[in-house]
Amino acid sequence: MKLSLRGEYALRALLELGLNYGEPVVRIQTISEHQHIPKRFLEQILNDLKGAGIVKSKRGMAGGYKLARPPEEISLASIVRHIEGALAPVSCVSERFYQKCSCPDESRCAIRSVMKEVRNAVVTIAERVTIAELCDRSRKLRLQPQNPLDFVI
Amino acid sequence: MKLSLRGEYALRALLELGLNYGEPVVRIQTISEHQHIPKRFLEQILNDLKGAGIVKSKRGMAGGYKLARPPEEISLASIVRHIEGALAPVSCVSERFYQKCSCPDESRCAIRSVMKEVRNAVVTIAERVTIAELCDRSRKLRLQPQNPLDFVI
DNA sequence: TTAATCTCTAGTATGTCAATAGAGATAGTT
DNA sequence: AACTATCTCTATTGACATACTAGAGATTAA
Repeated sequence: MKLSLRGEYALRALLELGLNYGEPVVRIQTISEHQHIPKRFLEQILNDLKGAGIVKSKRGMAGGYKLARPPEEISLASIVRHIEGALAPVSCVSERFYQKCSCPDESRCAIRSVMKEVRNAVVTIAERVTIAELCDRSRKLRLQPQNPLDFVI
Repeated sequence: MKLSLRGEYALRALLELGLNYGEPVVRIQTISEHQHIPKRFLEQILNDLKGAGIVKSKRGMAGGYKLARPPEEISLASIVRHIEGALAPVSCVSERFYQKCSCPDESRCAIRSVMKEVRNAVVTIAERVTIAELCDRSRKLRLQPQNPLDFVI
């Protein structure tokens, strides 16, 4: 798994929508400001997530975005898979984005066997963590003191 | 971690050099044929790995490449870091390729905390697995019967 | 001297990334 | 009905990366 800025922005926006779950909608403008994401770019991303059925939108004056499902039901894996594609480090070990590679014998490829381990490790985490979990963590982190290292010059 | 073709080729070539550790050298031509890697492209990659001190070369008639160090001392992590850069899914959780991200408060970012877990999982595997380990696996896999699923149409 | 190798630099076609831009559709408010 | 703040859709752009390809040169065993 490797996130592009697009993917990072998507996660940050969805976390914000998660923290506001229950509200009618959140405006793009608001997310853009809170998260320092270019507004026009964020429009595209949210529209894309809508196509994936992850968020819903409301148009017009009191418009905005909200999660299409409860935060507990949206996994990190499903988000990243939609934005970035495979979670696996190479496509020959991906379940949903499988592509044959050029190695002489895939079924006996030692590299592939290691890559499978990497894939499994990543998928395990990404499937388990949901938007709800992110919100929990976010609320807990907010209460904690700032890391003292951050004040060192 | 996400491998480009370049990275995949590098690993396949190094595995081949590992399996021939002890031989004087292996020719690019040979690796290129065994592994189905475009020869001119492979030249670049091996030359690059030489710059990183991972392989050594010999020029001229009986020339070719060999590992610069014993296979046990070359980790997958060091190879991938040289070819692809960070193992981490986002650069704000990378140890060696750290870059600040645009989120409002990095030290309390919930996404970052999950990404750290992903990074640690990947790094643990990539640091532990060496070329020697790849060679072991390769030899073992060679003895095993082919996966029956591979014969299904 | 020859020929098979590695070396180095450069070029190129294609695609991806991270935006930016403009015009349009929608729906509350007045 | 007009206004206006929102989302929607398509297109474009510049920079960069990827995956090669090409040519000329250096090295060395035979």
